[in-house]
Amino acid sequence: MEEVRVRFPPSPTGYLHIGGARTALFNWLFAKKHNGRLILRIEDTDEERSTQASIDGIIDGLQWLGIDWDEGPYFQTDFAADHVAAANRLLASGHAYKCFCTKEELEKKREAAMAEKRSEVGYDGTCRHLNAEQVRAKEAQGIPATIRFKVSNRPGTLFYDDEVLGRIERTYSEIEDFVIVRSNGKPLYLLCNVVDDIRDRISHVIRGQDHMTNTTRQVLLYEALGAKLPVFAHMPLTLDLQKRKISKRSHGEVVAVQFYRDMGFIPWALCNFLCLLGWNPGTDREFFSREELVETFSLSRISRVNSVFNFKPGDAKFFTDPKLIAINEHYLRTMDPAELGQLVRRELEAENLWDPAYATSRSDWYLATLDLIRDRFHTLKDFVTAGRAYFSDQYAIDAKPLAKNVLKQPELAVWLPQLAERYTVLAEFNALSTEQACRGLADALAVKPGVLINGMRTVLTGQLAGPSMFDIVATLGRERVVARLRRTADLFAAP
RNA sequence: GGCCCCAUCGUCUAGUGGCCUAGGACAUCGGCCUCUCACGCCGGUAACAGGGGUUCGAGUCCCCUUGGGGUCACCA
Repeated sequence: MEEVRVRFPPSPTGYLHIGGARTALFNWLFAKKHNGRLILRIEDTDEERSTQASIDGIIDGLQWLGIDWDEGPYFQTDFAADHVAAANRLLASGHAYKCFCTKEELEKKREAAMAEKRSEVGYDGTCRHLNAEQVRAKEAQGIPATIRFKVSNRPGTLFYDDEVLGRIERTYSEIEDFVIVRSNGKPLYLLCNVVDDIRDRISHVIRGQDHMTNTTRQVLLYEALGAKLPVFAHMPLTLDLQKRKISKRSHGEVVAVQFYRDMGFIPWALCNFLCLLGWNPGTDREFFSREELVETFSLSRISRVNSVFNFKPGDAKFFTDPKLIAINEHYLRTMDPAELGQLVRRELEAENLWDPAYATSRSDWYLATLDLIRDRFHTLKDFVTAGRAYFSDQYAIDAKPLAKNVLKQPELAVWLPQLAERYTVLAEFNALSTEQACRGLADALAVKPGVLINGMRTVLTGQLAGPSMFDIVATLGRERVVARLRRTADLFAAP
């Protein structure tokens, strides 16, 4: 195979959403798999809607996901001269013509056609047959003109072989003469995109099925420009539960890549989830490292069916697709502790809970603690919320465990400080010795150990649930445990 | 409406004519484990859109119907 060159060409008119991220991911995977190159090209020819904030957001999002590119970012507007030159070539070779119809006239015609449910809603070809004289006359009058591509009126069909869909055919007569240059002289997407792909020597165009009608027209452009066709691969779209195309406008934050970073997702977990949306390896395998996925990926296993992003607005537990949450949890529990340590470090830093010693003298303690508590967490955020008591003495006591495990048992205000005293005199302070001391006290008081254990869990961590109690005690250390247990009475004084 | 694409559990999907009594994952339900809650493990519920063909045999091939999606801009 010749050199593989693919591209991700977002238009900077909004934030990077998961559909776009998936397209970028598939291109990245394909490039890596074939030792090819991924080109990032910002298609900013829509001056009115393109923004710098969007460009920054897209780049940040890709970087966060770990999708790196080999060339670019190129900016489409920097190549305006290429696009204009191509349009002029098309004009000169008779593949395009000037059209003097106004936008308003065309809209009126189109609306009328739509209203009457006529099939021919496309351009009617008014200016297609203007002779040189007529064109000169119109120009002399100063009437602005767009440039339209002259679609061959030969009978039959045009086709291309899609890597995922197979042969796609369309009859020439169904394709209207489309505009390639605005009346203000600025070339349009259909043309720019092809000119850039030719210049960038793109070998494979991997994009959404929403581009399929563009592709048939662009095939015409490649032909007219005398360029070799790239291989096309149209990916299925991602829809919502109502089967509608997802967009930030109608779905809000959940479809923005940024959201997942803010919610504490592991970047690769999102990638892993996204790749499973519309692609599968043909085996039962669902978790892949980067290397494994690059190795396994292939265009031919991309699904032809649109997939649904299973998100139910208003569901607190499943604030995004449950499978994505499950995949994130899986990585949270199984990933290399040191790597997890880096991710959690950022969360701790953001909360001013990071102690530089965690990277040096207390590194063992830090990683062991993460390993102890990671099992019941869902996202990276949990380390600084539910897990806050492990890193700070300023932590909230949840109302539910407070009521259930502490307030119901007023004697704990005395018992827990008593336990603290027993802990002070322990020769060895570890999970075993603290458990023995605790059960010993329970015996002496003639209460079930659970009363003491659940009470101390609440006092020590503020949480209803958590790891095995005496592992927590050992992790927190004698000083913190004793201090916290001694203050138990304070909880009863609260308003 | 025209054209194009698509159609297996709630969701993501396996399935390329016999290995399908339709498999896996998530979700859900039940059980085990247990100081809590998880994790983990075990088990259950749950799908071939409908109708015609072709064939000894169809989830798999063909046709029709239905349904869904995309697109029809001087946006990208």
